[in-house]
Amino acid sequence: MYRTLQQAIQAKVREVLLKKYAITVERIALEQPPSVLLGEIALPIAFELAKRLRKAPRAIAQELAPELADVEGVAAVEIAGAGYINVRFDRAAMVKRIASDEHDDVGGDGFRLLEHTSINPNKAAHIGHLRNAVLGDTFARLIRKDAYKSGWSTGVQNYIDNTGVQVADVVVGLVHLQSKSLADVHGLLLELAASGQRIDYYLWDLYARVSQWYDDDPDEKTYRRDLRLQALHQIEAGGNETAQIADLLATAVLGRHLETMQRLNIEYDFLPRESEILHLHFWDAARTVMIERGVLYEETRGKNKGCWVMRRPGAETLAEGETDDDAKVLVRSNGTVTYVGKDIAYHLWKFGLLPGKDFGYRLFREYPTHSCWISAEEGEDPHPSYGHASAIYNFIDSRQNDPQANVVEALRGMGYTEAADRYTHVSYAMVALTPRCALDLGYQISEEDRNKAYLEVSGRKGFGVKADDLLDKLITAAKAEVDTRQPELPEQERLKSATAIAVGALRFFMLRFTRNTVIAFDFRDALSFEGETGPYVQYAAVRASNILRKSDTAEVDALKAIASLDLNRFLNNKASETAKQTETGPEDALWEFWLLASRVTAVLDQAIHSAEPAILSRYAFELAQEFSNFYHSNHVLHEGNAERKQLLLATTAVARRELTRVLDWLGIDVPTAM
RNA sequence: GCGCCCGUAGCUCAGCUGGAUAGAGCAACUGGCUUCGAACCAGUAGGUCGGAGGUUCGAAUCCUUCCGGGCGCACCA
Repeated sequence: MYRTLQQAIQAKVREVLLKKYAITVERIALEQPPSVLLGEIALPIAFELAKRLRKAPRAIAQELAPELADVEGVAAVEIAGAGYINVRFDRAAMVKRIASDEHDDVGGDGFRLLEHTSINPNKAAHIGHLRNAVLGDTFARLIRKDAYKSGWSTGVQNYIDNTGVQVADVVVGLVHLQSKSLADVHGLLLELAASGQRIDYYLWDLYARVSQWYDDDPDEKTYRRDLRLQALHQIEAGGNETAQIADLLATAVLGRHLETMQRLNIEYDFLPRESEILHLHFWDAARTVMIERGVLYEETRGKNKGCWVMRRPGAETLAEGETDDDAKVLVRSNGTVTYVGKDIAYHLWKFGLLPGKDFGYRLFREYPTHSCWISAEEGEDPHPSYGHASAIYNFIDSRQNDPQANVVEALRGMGYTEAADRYTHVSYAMVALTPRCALDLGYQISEEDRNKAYLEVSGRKGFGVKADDLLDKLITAAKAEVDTRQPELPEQERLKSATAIAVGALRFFMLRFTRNTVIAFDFRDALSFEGETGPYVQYAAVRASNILRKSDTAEVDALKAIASLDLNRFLNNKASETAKQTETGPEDALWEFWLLASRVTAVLDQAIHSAEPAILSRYAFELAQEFSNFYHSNHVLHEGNAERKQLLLATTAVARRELTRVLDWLGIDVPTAM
């Protein structure tokens, strides 16, 4: 609703500037005044125009202000300070419009393809992967269609590098360290399943062991590295026992990753795998296009002689006969394709720019409300298709900035500028461990590391906190709280609440930091349920529900009830007219809460445009904080004035509505009791 | 060496396209449960926004430079 007014005012200002001064202004900045006593929207436009119009800011403001008064919902416009134009809303009218959930739509045309999670399927997911998945999943919730918005048509995929060196490493571990055959690996999987153990945990340790084993004997180093390379080649080629072992493991681990993510309310639509990119020859098609379009060329001289290369972004133009030794190699001199080469082919497919190529699709997993497909050489029919995106969002950590830039550069070089512009690398900083946390977990760390602010998590070293372990720990902690607070609830209900609280705490923790802040992970902060946390927000929503329940009023009815009331005296609506007041009273506080609640669409819009879910999590916290304040200073059920009581109930209802809505976008459920 | 990111209260972080008195949480201190549940609320204390220049009516925000920290810069994947 706030956004509706913002846009109406911007449109009006634009119209008036054109009419009065015959000028246009790119962007009309709007602010929120420091206090509601000054109004709801402030325009600093007069300062900006002062030089251009050769007039004093205040004089310009005086000419513009009267013109804005007839925008619907505006009660008064006045000039403050040296030339601010402050707009005051008709509080009573606005509250009614907010109650009826009037708002601008958010959404648009075109198919948006998101990619997140993408964990190498050779070990358990850790907290670094969680940040990725939670960011990606939350963004998907922000942009897809739901009861509140039209959104965009959206697909979520999780790319699986099932033929990479990481998978080769665990295969080497099983085959060469443990002398296991394909049949033995089958047996191992059954054994683990029977004893309730997790294959991803098993491989977590094995992966760390193999990584160390490669280098721990100088005489064997070359031989062992060679085993790894052989395994990698066999896996890439397919159709042999090594590849079958790899596939068995990767699929089993993938299944575990999906289970872990589902615990956090994270689901996928499609799982494209590198094996299909190789076997369906995506690269061949991409190579043809890239050569045709002059992006890919064979280097005949210099250090990259015999390779097929492309220029890097920002590379300077070459003089006649000059060689670019800094060019990015896409095909090695031995004819094999590099990672970036495959990635370019894959991204051409995403945009539907790879002629005649698509994955085969097989059903992989059923979620309660939709299905998840996986790539296959030969698919089933009918099936969905996820290429042909008009915009893509890749959730990949900031260490991949350069490779990602190469892919965009390739698209641009091929002349696909629109695709390049609609390619968003949503980059974020890593999750690291504080040295104290590492010590608590029993890791040995050097004196030097002990003094660092944080230590990088590493799957290869087996250094990190596993996602499931953290979630288990959170559930245990939440359960203990629920058990003491809600002893009368049945065990199953308590566990359900505890789970919702744990997920809320974890998702909120991953979302409260802006993307380029390194999260220095610490159990004390992550396990906290107080202050700026998910449970705090959930608690506010639960309290709102309880108040409505005790008053025997449904949310919708509470909101409908105020439609016919005269709200002026309860909202200090006279403040809409004058600037006489110097101190805020309880009526202003009430209005302030409604105003905050009315900003959802504006906040959502901002979070989408900057691909920054932290904006929304912060807003959720603010809402919860203001509502907590509200129910402490207003005893809703004991309110003596019947009409004011209805307004207080409506306030509670709007709090519940918005908190639930925003928490849902954050992927967090509201427990029935906590 | 080159590129990207970060430096804001004791600690962890917000601060949207430059705008009115720089905000939260945690920790500390004070007060509040016979009240719609205290996973809460109110209050106190705490900051030369890394340093120095510059642009601007106006800078935590933009530019330059320096200092400190992190991450990337393979025919690895």
